[in-house]
Amino acid sequence: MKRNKEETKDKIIDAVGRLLAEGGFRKLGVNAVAREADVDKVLIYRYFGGMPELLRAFGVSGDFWPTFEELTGGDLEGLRRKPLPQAASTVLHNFARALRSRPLTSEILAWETVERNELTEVLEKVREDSAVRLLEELSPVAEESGVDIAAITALLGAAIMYLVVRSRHVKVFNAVDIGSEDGWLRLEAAMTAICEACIGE
Amino acid sequence: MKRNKEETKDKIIDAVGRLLAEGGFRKLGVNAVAREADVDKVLIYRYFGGMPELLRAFGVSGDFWPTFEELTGGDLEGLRRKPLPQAASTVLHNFARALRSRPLTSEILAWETVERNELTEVLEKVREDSAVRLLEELSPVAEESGVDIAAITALLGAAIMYLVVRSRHVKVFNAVDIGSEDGWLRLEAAMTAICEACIGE
DNA sequence: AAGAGTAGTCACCAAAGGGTGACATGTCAA
DNA sequence: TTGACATGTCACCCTTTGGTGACTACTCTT
Repeated sequence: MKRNKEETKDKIIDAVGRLLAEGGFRKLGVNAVAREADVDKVLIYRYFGGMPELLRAFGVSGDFWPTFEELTGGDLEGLRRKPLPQAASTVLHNFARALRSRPLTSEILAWETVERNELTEVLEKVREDSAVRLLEELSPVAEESGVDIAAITALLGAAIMYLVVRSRHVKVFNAVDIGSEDGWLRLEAAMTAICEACIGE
Repeated sequence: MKRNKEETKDKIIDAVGRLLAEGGFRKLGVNAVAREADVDKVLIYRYFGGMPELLRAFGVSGDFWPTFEELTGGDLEGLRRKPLPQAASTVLHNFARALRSRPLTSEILAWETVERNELTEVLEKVREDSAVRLLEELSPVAEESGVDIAAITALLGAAIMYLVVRSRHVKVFNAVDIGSEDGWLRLEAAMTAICEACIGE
């Protein structure tokens, strides 16, 4: 048997990702990970300390949350020049697409509603930072326009998260086909309509 | 020991509710329920068949989903007379309040995102019926007004579910305090604004 | 009052989970 | 080449879980 600590650690972390992707958190445990990684479970304790720490290591090992660039479309200046409604709407579209392209993130998001653990904490932290930065960069404008921008974007952001999570198992929600591109186009259009009608002032 | 089958069955079902309320689904199992109900677990198999069937029995034993009356405020006619935006907004407010007053439902809703089981199926069925009926009763109007009412209400409904579920563990979302009445008033106001600005035509 | 059938008890099983101590073997420096 | 240490293996432990067979004892009918 070849021996290589770092390689083994990677094998273990990869196994976490695979298990998470295919079966969610329920099947995740020391034994299962060891089996999947084809590694003795004692190594998980030796290298990481235990399951919580392994989860944390997994959490920082991948890009589970959309980057700032991804949300802004990589063009912050261009976005700033747009009227706020369009800018907001663009960010929301990007957000939805970014989440939909990250099955592992959906899984974590789902689990987050049920139980908090080291992994969900990592994700939560990254997310908060991202949200705060976005708000700061993008809406120094319009604090006193009478519309509660935070509340509106909270609603739309929450909706996106829920629908992405839900679409993993169920394909229709309130007569909208959240399992298809078409359905999401409808949702994007609705978000745009809401932004333009409500955020403008 | 007094002997009474029906009473024992009730004790078991009550235990499910208590376990669910305090610890969610993770702690739910034959052994745990038997322990909590202070009953031998073999009775669970004898009386219900097993955990899935017990969950189903639990599911039909309580009012886990807002009734039609609760959503409409008990006054369908009055609601029908209102303009659609106001009506929609009222229903959404009622929906949010109804969910928030049902901790067990939040728990089931949360679990639903992670795994489907007999309980979530029961809830899902009731919910579908409710949603369909609402749509039929309330918006025979305005099919071709250019706005995608289904998409908009899908977004707002999804947002409510997510925020209710999330507020069990985390108290702030996107700078909105979803743990307090005030926060929810802000959200309700935002929903009203959205309905009035977007559904009107 | 007696017996039948049911409600409840007890003891057990196999499987799976988390966790650990002791051993074997590969790797690398002296 | 020889050790020393780090890497990997193996064999256990205990607890919990789902699930079942066999027994006891209550209740109700006749």
